[in-house]
Amino acid sequence: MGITERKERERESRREAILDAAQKVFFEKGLSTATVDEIADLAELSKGTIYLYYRSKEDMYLAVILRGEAVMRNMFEKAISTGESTVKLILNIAEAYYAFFKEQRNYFRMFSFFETPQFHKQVSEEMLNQCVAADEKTWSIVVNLISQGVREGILHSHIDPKQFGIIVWATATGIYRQMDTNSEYWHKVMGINLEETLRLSYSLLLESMMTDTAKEEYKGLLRLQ
Amino acid sequence: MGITERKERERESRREAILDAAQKVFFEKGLSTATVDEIADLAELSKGTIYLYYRSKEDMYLAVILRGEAVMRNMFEKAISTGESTVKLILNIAEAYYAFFKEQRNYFRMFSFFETPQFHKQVSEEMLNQCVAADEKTWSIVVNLISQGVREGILHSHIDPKQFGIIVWATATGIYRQMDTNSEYWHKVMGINLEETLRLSYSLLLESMMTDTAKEEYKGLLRLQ
DNA sequence: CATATTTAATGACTAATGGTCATCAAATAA
DNA sequence: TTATTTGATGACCATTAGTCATTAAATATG
Repeated sequence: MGITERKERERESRREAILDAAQKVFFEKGLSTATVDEIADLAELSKGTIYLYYRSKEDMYLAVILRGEAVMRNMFEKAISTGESTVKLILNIAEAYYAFFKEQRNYFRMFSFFETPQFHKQVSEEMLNQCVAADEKTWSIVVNLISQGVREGILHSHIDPKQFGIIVWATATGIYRQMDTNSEYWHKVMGINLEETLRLSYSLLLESMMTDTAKEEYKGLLRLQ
Repeated sequence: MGITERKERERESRREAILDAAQKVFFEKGLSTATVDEIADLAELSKGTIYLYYRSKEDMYLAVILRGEAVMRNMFEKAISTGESTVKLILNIAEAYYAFFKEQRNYFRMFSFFETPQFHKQVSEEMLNQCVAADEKTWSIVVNLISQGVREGILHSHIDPKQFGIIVWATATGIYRQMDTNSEYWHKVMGINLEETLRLSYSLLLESMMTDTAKEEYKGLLRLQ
């Protein structure tokens, strides 16, 4: 009796089709100005049907965020799958996050939105947990890499990989956010090139994380000032 | 003919009274779930009147943000008005930003909201410019302080005060945001105390910014690891 | 003081929109 | 062939941002 299985597949693919439409609309309009009617139109379904597959507009938004997290994680996994040295992998993953920011701007923006207590209140716990789990997976990639660096003596052993991960992440994200929202302001009014700021912050962080022997060994790779 | 002046004053105080109500409602409910009707009720005015004073709900939200910026700036100005050494003033201002985060959480949350391109689109240019101007004032306090540190030989002369300002700001804000949204997660699941992370990031940044002589001189003040 | 004019405030109204539910149609089971 | 379950629909409801004709009060004018 493969009927239930077929139906389950059909249900899943419809869910995805709805999410395709939702993603397109959210990318164009953002959460508050996107309308469920427009999503339904684009998906060529009635509004009622949308609500058979998702509890609310906010839940759909989170489902799209979940996709973005998968995209980012794939980029990260690719970045560390090259079999290179740990220092190079750290640089790769930093580059991958920057590439994600540049190439997947829409997802990046949705992430910022997600990071507010207000939004958490408007969303089903179920979806929220899924997102947290996805976040955790990506996060563990970063922390494992730092831990590996510590084990190999490349990074100072007194550092806590998790704490350094948070700091690096917070710094990069904060600078990206400025790039996204106020790049023109920083450039035209303040004469600041934020890419330079980003490079500087990487230098500082690597400088404070890496052991002297590793710095010496990877000098060429790092081009530290 | 003091009538126009009196009327102007009355108009201004009504604007403030409306904003008092708006602030209360926004603090409680956030932008999307707050209603203009509720603001009007609380202000004991009709909804129509509200719209004689503010163009939109979003503009009111920005006006409250503007208040928050003033509060923060006052805290900063107080922090650097003690006539202490520049190193101490830098520590004071870092403390002031943390105090703002802890004591004025509602404003802090609104700030995050403000920092999205989506929101910028929904708001009058007039209000936006006011906010940018307010931001700039606060920003210049920080940058001036760093510049002063460079002039006095306390901070490395090769650093660009603006770029360092951005990095410090981005790091602190990113960590605060984690504290606000995911503190429990970091603590219970990851065993991370974000206050420690914050201290660590300050250490790193000061370590990389300060000259060796200054570090020696202000050892006691800094308690660098 | 009486009347005309300007200004401020109102709240009923509109349009938009998130979400629901009785109804229908198609697939599946009996 | 008929009964039952499942899936989809769109008219409908409630809420809410924003408008505007109307009213009331304040001010200016004669």
